[in-house]
Amino acid sequence: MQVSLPDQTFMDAYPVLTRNKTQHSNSFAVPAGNYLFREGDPVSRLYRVTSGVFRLTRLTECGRRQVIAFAFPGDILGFPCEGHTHSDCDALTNAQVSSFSAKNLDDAKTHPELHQALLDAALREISEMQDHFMMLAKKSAIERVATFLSSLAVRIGEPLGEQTIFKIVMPRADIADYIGLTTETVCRSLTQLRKCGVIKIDNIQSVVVLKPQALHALAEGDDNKCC
Amino acid sequence: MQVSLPDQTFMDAYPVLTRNKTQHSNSFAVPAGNYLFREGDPVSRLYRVTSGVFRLTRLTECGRRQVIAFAFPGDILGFPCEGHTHSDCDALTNAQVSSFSAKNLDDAKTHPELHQALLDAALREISEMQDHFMMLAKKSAIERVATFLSSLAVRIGEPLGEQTIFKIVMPRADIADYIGLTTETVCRSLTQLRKCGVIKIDNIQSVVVLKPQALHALAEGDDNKCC
DNA sequence: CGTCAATTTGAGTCCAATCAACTCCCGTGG
DNA sequence: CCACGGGAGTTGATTGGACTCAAATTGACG
Repeated sequence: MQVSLPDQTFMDAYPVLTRNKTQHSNSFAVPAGNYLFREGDPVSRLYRVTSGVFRLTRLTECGRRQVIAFAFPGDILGFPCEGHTHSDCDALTNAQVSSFSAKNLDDAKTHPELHQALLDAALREISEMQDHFMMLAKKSAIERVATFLSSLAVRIGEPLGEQTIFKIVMPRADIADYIGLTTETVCRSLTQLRKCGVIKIDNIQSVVVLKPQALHALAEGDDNKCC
Repeated sequence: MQVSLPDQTFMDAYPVLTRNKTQHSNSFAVPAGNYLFREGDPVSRLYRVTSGVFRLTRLTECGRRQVIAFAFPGDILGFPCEGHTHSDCDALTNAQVSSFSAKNLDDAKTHPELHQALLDAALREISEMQDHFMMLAKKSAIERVATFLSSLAVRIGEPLGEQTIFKIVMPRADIADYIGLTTETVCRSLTQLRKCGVIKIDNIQSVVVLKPQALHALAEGDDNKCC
């Protein structure tokens, strides 16, 4: 959901950003479990993930939790809405971010390229969120899990011949809260995919997509394609 | 989901827009049922709804339909993602829009205020979409319908003492595809709300919210508050 | 008044949630 | 080294809420 801004775009817009530490930009570590910001915080800085994985969450008044997104290296965090963040953000793994002052964004005239880049990123994020709508509104459990794995494979997968390998660093409960299921149902769906031979799970974290085309078909709703 | 841009913002950014017809701006009617644009169209113009209601939809490869949003007067339509629209858009009622060339947006330097306004609108939309995530992922049928009615009341409701009255111009099937239910379940939930005395439905379209606080409580998940 | 589509209601089914038990994995301390 | 404990993950049995299919009703419009 958090949209990756190509390195190049950011560099173009703000060459100083990734090169050295000034009052506008610096890099720092976020240990696993630590919060980068919390819902409602005034936005004074934006962040670009350089390593590790973050989790964006919101809580309802009645205590239900929704995982909005996971953020991987390259993703931008901290987009404000009316000057404030609209979700909690904590690190799932030890992570590294570069940050820069959000004040520079107030005036489009002084940094039009950054505005353009941010607008593009926001628009792309909207488009991706619409896909997520489809999932939450219309897909079955197995389709949701297949979709999730499929997007992880695209996002962080390492090619392994025809296959793809990657690590699921987030706990099952987070996946469940992200795709609108319970942990149990996520488990069962993973098991089903495993028994179908679509994926292989070595230890809890490590996933190999054995049949990418089957996974994709399942994600798109061709239920009878397999299983 | 489509976020309203206050009149004033738009006027500031583009005084010419709402005042007369130039090559950059003009106003025209869209009869009910007509498409304003379709998914994948290259974005050459943006639109601001001045009257009527629009429907934004997407179709999956397997034919399932998702209603992304409804757009009311004041909302901006046609936000591009990488130069193209990412949904179909048609008019639910006879409608009127003002349009202007999207080319003017390519360069933030020449129209920084408009960029700022669009960025703000996009960020606000992201925030609202996150709320919709919560609904689609976590809420029960009655909560979804209550949430939908509640937001309609805020968006287009006319105060009537303590109560609120408004018209549901979209068919039940569209509501269902918007909040992730079936038409039958939407009906049943409406009936339940009616029997509880939370709302009143005169003819199919006209709704009166008799107990706004109860509706809001239901929307937020206080299921035992009523019914 | 008749037709047709949209809406509403009803009956039965199914999928995912719930509740509960069990395993696995790690880290800790005896 | 092994026993222990605890949390995360997995599996099982049951329940419940929304879907499906079907029928009845309403309402809009010629």
